[in-house]
Amino acid sequence: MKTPNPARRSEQSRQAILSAAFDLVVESGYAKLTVEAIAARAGVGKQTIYRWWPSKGAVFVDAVLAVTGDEKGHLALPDTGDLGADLRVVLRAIVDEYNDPRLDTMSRAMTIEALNDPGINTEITERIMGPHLEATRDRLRSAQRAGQVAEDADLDVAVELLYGPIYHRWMLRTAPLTHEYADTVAEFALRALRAT
Amino acid sequence: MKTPNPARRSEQSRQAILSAAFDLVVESGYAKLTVEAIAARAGVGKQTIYRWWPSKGAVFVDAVLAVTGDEKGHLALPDTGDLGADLRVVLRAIVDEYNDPRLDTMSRAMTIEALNDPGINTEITERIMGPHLEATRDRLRSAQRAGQVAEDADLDVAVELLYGPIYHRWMLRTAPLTHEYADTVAEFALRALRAT
DNA sequence: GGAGCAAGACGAGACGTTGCGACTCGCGAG
DNA sequence: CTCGCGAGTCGCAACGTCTCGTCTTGCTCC
Repeated sequence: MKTPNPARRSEQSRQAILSAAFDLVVESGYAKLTVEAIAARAGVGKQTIYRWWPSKGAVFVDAVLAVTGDEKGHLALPDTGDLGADLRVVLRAIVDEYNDPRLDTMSRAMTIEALNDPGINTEITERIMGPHLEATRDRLRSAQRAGQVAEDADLDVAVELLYGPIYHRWMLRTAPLTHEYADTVAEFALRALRAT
Repeated sequence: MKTPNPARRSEQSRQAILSAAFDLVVESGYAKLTVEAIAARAGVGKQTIYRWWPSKGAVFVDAVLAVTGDEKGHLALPDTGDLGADLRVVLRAIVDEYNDPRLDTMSRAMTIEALNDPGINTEITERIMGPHLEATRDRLRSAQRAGQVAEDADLDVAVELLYGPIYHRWMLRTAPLTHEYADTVAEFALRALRAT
């Protein structure tokens, strides 16, 4: 069967598979994640995995989304009116996340998967990164209206100006990610974006 | 033997292995790179590879270094006195590199390997990225002396401000990398860095 | 100083192991 | 009675170890 009937799908098995996949990555790293291990841990036949997911990476992405992604509510950045303060809060939070070994492991695994498979790449960027980037763009647009950001500033690039440096340092491990660093990046971005 | 005698190592085999590894990645992508394929292509026994390299990734990194890395001469950025123009030239060149399918493939492969193996990560960042980042820092320091960049600007972060956004967009494929984009990033960075 | 020999790196490939992904079984729920 | 399920088997590909016989290298002994 190319198309099994989703109505008959076992929700229990689905969740067991996703949480098994997630736990295995956290415990042993993504390199050691195998379909057979997921099936064994979840108490599930391998075929049940192959029936519903096209690849190991897809299972993993869904697992991450199931844990982190209650993306129903449109997320938004804080908007106190002080753009600098708001950005510092957000960048510091991101730095903290990347410093959490669990999230670090997950993020590197996702990045690898995104690099390997363009399909998963779009999946990740759209469903995980996308909303966050969009929320940031919204906050910048608000600042633009308030006259804190130049009228003609390209907000897509502005977002990358905020997250790019942090991403860069995280990926390459060229230096530790500290709150001070987050503040410096925020400061630079503010200078680059401010009107006039 | 834990430590084979390097003096007796076959230089011919070494080069055959490296160029075989490089060619295979270019032709079929990193995912399909196998030790057996390298050995077959190079006309070499598998053991000869396992004797001298700890992993497939290490072979690959060496292969890249052998091709790109005549890093003897200390490389430097153009310094015409016009920081903005120089940065635009450099960022446009980088954008062009990432748009070359061959280099794109190689870079993604390296990134994957760096994410998987911290040892290879430092290898790559130090031997490949390092000199480039350092050259950029040098150029910015020169601009700092010329009063085009604020005295107290953190140049390590400044470098990331330049490359981070491009890296971010390249990795996530959120939008195409164009010359116009390179110019915008350079413009933002200039605004962020300039004195007063 | 040249002949002979042992060490060891080499090419080739067999071997057991692991994981993939397709497949086959009853079983049991809808 | 249909069809998704857990369980497990199968062939395949690649890994990393190993064992061959070959060839190169450097040392020894006459």
